[in-house]
Amino acid sequence: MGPKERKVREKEQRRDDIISAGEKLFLKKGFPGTTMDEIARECELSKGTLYLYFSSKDELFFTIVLTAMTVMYNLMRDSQEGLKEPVDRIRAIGSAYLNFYDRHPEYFRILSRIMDNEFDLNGENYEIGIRIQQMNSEVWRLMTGIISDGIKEGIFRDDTDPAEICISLYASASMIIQLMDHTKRNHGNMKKMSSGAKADPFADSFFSSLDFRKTLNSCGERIIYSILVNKPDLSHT
Amino acid sequence: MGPKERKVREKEQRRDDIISAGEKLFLKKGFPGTTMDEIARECELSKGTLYLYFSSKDELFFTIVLTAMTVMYNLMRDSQEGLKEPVDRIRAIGSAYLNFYDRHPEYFRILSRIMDNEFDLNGENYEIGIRIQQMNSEVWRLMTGIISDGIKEGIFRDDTDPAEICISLYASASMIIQLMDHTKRNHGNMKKMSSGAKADPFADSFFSSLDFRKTLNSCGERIIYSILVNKPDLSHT
DNA sequence: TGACTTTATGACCAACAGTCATTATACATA
DNA sequence: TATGTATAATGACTGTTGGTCATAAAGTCA
Repeated sequence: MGPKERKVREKEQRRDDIISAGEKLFLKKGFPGTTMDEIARECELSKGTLYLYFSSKDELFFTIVLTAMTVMYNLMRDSQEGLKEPVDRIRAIGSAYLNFYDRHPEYFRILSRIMDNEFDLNGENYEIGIRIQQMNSEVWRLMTGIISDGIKEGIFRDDTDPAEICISLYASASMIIQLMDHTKRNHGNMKKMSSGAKADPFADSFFSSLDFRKTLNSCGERIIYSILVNKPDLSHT
Repeated sequence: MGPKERKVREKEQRRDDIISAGEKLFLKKGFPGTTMDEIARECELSKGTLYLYFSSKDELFFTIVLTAMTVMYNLMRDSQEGLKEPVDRIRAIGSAYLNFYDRHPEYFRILSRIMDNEFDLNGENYEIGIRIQQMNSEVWRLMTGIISDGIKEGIFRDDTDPAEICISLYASASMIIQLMDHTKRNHGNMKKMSSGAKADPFADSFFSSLDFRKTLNSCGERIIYSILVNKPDLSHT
């Protein structure tokens, strides 16, 4: 491999260095809390160089969003390996989603956050925005595909809409895990802060005594057995 | 009423003026897209004066978040008037939520956004944060109360957890309306932009052909009839 | 009127995203 | 090796913005 290839590799290495530094800081300090100067210092490059590889702070951030979404998708896709029964496959998606939160809580958090469209994704950011949306569609395709298969096989009721069920499942799981995460972080803070007067007001104390993991499981089982499967099995507790 | 009272009223008037100006701009241009100088110009006060009434841009924004949440809560609460049957009451909550979106889409959008905890709510912002959380708890209390009543009356199954059902209902409705909103806004943009190349990448095109209002209704009915009511009525189409 | 309190102002500051003229490096050719 | 050229890196600089504060204005009371 000649010097041409080495240069390409070096450029890719630089890019990866910037992404790594950005990810480390964005995940720790959030988007507004991280400055481009800090990222430049972290990866030992000048700020100007950052802008040779990324057109804006937004674009760098969205590159990490894409990574997060890809990690989630891969966990979900891999969870299907060797499974045939639609019920098992849906359960596996749920487990993979919780697994994603347990292994990458920071990724989970930024994905919960990008629904808001506070970011301007025009011009330079267009490319990465499209890729994020494509990955997002892959996630939905994976989920709706399982439901469609189940309906075709006659295991799920044919009067259910796969999109509707998927939205309901994903939205419910997402909110339960978010509530769990907020509550957990809030309790952590309460311990740290002696006064206890500075809790995160968005950590919903209304559900603070809820067993979130049990609720998540129960919620999924209910939707599967009460709504999805053809002959509702009323005997499940 | 003496000059003391007049002064108090004038101060409240100033405060309301600032809130009105802030609301107008925040709802139109978003939080990062709005500057304190603009708000000051809009309400014909100096920037310094704004900081006599609000400790930070965040606090002013959260004041508007509280308004939005209160409007939503009031619509939900008022929808209960004259209703007795738990099933009707749950349906009314869903209708009120959709009504909230139809009448105040900008309020709906900022409420969808505050789940993210990108904001620092320490120090000065503590007071307003607490009030937002209290209002949030009121919403949950209203919803879980209906389910609990239904269970007590024997209309809903007693092996359901009110919290779990409410989270599922609210999360599902919230996501369906958000997808509808994104899709609608995106189509609006597509028309405006001749090139069509600058669509919002987070507007999920995967669901662009979905009839969101029908889905929202169907989703609620399914959860109510398949999960909640004591003897599942399988005859509903 | 004059002393004193409350309210309002906008020039100012620090922090930040993003730019660009300048410098450094790599490479090709003689 | 010397020289020209293309590419990559730099950091001082700019414009914008959230937030501050010394000063000024307005209101109040004796």
